[in-house]
Amino acid sequence: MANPTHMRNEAVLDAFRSRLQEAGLKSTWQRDVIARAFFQIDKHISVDELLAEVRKESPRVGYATVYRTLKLLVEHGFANPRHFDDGQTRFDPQFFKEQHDHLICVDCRRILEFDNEEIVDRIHTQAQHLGFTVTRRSLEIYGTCNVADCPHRPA
Amino acid sequence: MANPTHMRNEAVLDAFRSRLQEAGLKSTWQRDVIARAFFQIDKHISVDELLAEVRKESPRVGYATVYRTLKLLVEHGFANPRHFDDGQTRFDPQFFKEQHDHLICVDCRRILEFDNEEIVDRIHTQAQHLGFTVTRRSLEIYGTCNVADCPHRPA
DNA sequence: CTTCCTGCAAAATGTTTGCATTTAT
DNA sequence: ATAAATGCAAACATTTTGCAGGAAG
Repeated sequence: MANPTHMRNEAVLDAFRSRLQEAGLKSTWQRDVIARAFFQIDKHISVDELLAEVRKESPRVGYATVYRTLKLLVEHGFANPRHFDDGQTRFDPQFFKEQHDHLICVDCRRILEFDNEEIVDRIHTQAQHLGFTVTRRSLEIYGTCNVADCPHRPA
Repeated sequence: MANPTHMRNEAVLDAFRSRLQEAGLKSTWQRDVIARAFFQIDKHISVDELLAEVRKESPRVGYATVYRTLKLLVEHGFANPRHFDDGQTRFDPQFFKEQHDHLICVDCRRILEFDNEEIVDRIHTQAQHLGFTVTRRSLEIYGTCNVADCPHRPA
């Protein structure tokens, strides 16, 4: 499977391993399995979902390890935590530089992703204006769809 | 205390009560006390903090009532839930139309508020472009301060 | 061989729910 | 009179932690 996506994933994985070494932390097969599964999925994933994914291949991995590894990934900039007001924290991978934002339908809870350079630029400008350097952002727009295909649209 | 802030607060309170009546729900002194305290404080408040505030005046209010009332306030557009990645949900009042966003220092967890019309406009444009009408937004910028007064700045 | 990591279970935290009683309409 | 809201405690869901054994550097 030497497709581009796979190569990108291995590249971030390498970057993650390097980062661990830099920080005096250890590379373990668990961290590898978890991080690989995480980058593979490439969508807002909950801890439960990630654990399930990981256990398909390695049933002996404990959920505390998944929590701890996700925390590591977040701390080192490889994952972003998200809150979509449904009670659980979700995470998505942060590939080099790439970031996106979300629009959530309050009726059907469908989640759309978007990428708006203008907004991002202005966010950075605003932060700079307040004397800050942005490390990450969390932008969620909640709304109702105007088109007629929202399954949970009230009458 | 017939100052402008107080008048504004009583006005939203009235609006809230009307909304309850419209929805066939009841006005209780507990809801009044909780909502009044909530609008009074006017900052990202956690459930615990609000409960403490409420109990200064009315020690017999249960925390389930605070949760339920906050939920009501959110559902009817009088409060916005916020997640600053510190484990608890915070809420701030939504006075007529006014909304703001946040910048959080990842070092010292200081929270700055800002209001950037350009960003807000573009958020609405983006949502419209995807066929949505915005009901609310959640924008948090995480960053590190460039000035030297951040108490938790690492060396 | 030392330090860090894992896995499990227990604990802590934050939020929701069931139910008997009280209150608003 | 009826429907809804309260307060308490218990249930629940999610995340964190303590610790003994195991693996990595």
